[in-house]
Amino acid sequence: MQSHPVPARPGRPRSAAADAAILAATREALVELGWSKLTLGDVATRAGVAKTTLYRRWAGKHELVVDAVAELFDALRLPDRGSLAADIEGVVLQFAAILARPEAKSGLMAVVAESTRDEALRDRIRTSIVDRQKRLVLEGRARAQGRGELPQSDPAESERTADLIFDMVAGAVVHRTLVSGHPADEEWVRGFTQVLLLGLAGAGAAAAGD
Amino acid sequence: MQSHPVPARPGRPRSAAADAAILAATREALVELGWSKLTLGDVATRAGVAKTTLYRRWAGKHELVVDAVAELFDALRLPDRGSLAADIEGVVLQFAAILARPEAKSGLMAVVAESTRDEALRDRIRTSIVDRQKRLVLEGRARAQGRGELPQSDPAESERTADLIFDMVAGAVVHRTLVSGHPADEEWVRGFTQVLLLGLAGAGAAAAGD
DNA sequence: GCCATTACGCTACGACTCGTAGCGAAAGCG
DNA sequence: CGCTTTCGCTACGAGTCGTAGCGTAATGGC
Repeated sequence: MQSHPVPARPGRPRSAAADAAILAATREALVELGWSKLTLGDVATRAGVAKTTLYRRWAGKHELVVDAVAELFDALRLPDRGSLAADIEGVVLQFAAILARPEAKSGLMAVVAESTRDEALRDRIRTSIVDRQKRLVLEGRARAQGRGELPQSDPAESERTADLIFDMVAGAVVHRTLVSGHPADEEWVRGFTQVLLLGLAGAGAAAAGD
Repeated sequence: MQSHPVPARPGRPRSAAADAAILAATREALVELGWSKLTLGDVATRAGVAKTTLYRRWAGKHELVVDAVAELFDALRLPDRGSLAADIEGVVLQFAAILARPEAKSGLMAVVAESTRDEALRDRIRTSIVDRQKRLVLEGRARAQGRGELPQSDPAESERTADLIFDMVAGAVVHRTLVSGHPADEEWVRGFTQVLLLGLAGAGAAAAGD
């Protein structure tokens, strides 16, 4: 995350095992205590390191939790189920499964809330989580365009549409899971995917017709 | 919010002016300090009341901020612009404008994050904010069905679709504003509305054809 | 092998916030 | 006028924060 590959600086190197232990302990504490009751002292104890070690690597609670949560989303894979609808349903279900985990729920929304007043934190979230997963939208769309399920898009228009898709997918799942409080199960995902795809296909056709 | 209409109990009644002052002071503190640095002692000072007065009415930071933020969303109105697309664009733009305000951003996401571990807080959010605004979806759809812009929906299906629409609208705007960090301006809202409407119309037609 | 440099664990600390208790005074209601 | 409840104020223990200081451990350069 923030470790340089070969800094080649003198002195004792930082323990990579400590990094992993701290991040794992952070997720464990998020599950048991939630965001507001999570303290850095407690995380340090769980990880078996001193509190000062933790402060040498992360500036505070916010940055630590971003890194701890970001690792959860690296498990996302774009499945190849043969049709765009099935592919989207698959990845949305994976996303929903991750968001259903308590360490993701309580941690992610809290750092997003804090990022509204902290430019550096917002960049860290975008770099570590959002932009890294936007690949799924790009791959999925490219594959679907190859199949002819979606119209070829103007490269200039492409970027904007990808952002719109990402906002709609991530936003709807997050809102369903966290605000409405209902599970994003297969039935819901199927309905959502249908609306999204029909809308995108229609919008693409309308744009082509202009 | 939590005040009984006519409790008719003896003794000195609670000051309604204090309630209003506290909620206004809470929003002011959210703007200046954000969620994490907001303290109840500071809010009490701003409102010109004692800290103990504040604790007699709200159990803690979470409940107070929910009530303070909920008032912001009461300004939402469903415009009548003649077409469903224009109506939706209007209400989404209003929603985006409220979410762009710093007191809404930092406060809302923080209490949502906390609500993942607090059942009572989740209910309070749903009652005070979410369910109260769901009326916009219901009114808007009923009006559009009267115009013939949307197919008549099976009453059993109706509830589920309303939830889906609400999750998609609120989720996308929140994600756009808070996570992606770009404004939900007219151009974005137009594109989003187009995808949503074409998707809903298509899904309705597909359901009718089954 | 020695030394400069950095990381680590531990303890202790002041500053701050939390939420509550206790008090006397004020404001309604019958 | 009494009863009841609220209000402002002060004070308090408990808990967390982030940092400083110290001795020790682990590297790389000479």
